[in-house]
Amino acid sequence: MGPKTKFTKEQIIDAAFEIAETEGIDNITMRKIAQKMGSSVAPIYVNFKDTNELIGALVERIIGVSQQLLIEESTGNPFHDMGSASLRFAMEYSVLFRDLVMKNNNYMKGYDEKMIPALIEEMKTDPELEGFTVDELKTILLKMRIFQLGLSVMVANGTLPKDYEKQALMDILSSTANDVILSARLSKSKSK
Amino acid sequence: MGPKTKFTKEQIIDAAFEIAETEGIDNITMRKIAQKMGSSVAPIYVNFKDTNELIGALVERIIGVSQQLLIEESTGNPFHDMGSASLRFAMEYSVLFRDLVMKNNNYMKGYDEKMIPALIEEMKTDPELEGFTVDELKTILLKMRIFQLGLSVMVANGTLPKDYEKQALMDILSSTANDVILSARLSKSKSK
DNA sequence: TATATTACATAACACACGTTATATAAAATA
DNA sequence: TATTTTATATAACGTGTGTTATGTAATATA
Repeated sequence: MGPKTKFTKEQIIDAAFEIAETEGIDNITMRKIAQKMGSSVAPIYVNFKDTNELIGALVERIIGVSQQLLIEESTGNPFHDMGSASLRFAMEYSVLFRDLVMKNNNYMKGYDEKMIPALIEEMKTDPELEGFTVDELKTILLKMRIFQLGLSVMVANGTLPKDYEKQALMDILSSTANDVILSARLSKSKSK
Repeated sequence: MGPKTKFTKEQIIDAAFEIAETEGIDNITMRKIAQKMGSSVAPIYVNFKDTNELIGALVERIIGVSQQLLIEESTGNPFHDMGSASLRFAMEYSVLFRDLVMKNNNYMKGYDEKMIPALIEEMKTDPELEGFTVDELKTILLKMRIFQLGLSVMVANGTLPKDYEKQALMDILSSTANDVILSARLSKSKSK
C-alpha cells in the first residue's frame, strides 16, 4: 500500500556500479547515484540503511561480475581459467580491479584463498603435473598466482611496455607457467 | 624581513608523510597536517600554493624514500637490488606502496620504465645470462618485473599464505628468476 | 627609531558530503 | 469514499573540506 516503486535496489546498485567503474568506489556519493537515476536521495535511503550497507551490496555485485567472468572463461583448465578471468577483469574493469585487489579488501582476500585447495586438487589430476608432491604443487601454484597478480596489476595500470592483446598476455602467462613447471621437473630429476 | 620561520617546507612534508604513511595520501587534509605540526594552516599556504602542489612535493619525497631503499640494498646485482628494494618498500610502507604503485601514478610509471635500459645493459654483462639475444633478455626481464610486482603487491596486501621473512621472499624471487632463465636456456639449445 | 615586510593565528566563506525532517502524492484498504 | 501507508521530492542540519580575508607580532631595513 503506497505509490509504485520507481527505483529498485538493483537500479541503485547499477547506478553505483557505473560511478565506481569510472571514478572508483571512494568517489561514490549518494547525490551522484541519485543524479544518475534521475531521482532524489530518498529512494536510496528507503532501500539501504546507510552508505556502508550500499557499498557492501555494491562490492557483492562487483564480486559477482568477477565470478561471471570466471564462468565465461571456463575451459576445464583451472590455471588457464583463473588467469584469463583475472586478466579480463583487470582489462575491462581496471578501476574496480584496483579498488578491490589493491586495497586491502577482505571480501576478495578470502574469495581468492578459498580457491587454492580446489586448484591443488585439479593440479593433482593434470598429466603435465604428474609425479610432483603436494608441497611442490603448492610452490608452483604460489609462483603462478604471484605472476598472474603482477601481470593483472600491470594491465590495470597500463604499465606494460607494449600494448598487449589478451592472447599475448595469456601467452606470457602460460610461458611462465611452463618455465616454473619445467624447472621444478628438472631439479626433481637432478636430486634423484 | 619578517618573523623567524617556525615551519619549513620540509617539516610540512614530514607531517604529510606521517599521515600518508598510515592513512593514505587521499586522507591527508590541511588541518590534519597543521594539527600534527601544532600550527594553523597558514604556514602551509605560505609554503605551498595549494593542495596539488603539496601532494606533488609529498610524492617526490616518497619516491626519494624508495630510491633511498634502492641505494641501501645495492649489492652490485641489479636484479637482486631492485627486488630487495621493492620488497622492503612494500613491507615497510605498505600503504604508500598501494598509493603509488597501484594507483595509476604517472610519477612512478616513468621512474620504473626509465630503469629498464640500464637493467638490460647490466644483464648483458652477467655471465649467467651469456649467449642470450637482447630480445631474450627483455623477455626474461619483463617476466621478472611482473613477478616482482605481484610478490610486492601480495606483501603489501598481506595476502601471502604464510608470514614470510624478507629472506624467504627473496628466495622465491631468485628461485623464479632461475626458473625463467633455465627454461629460456633450454628452449634456446633445443631450437639449435 | 619608524616603517615595511611577512610568518603565523584566527576565523570566515563556499562547497560537498551523509543523513534526516517534512511535505506530497499515489496506491491499497476500510 | 475516507483513511492509512509509503515511495519520492525538497530542503535542511551538522560536519569536514580547501581556501582566503583579516589581524598581529616579529624582524629587517631605512
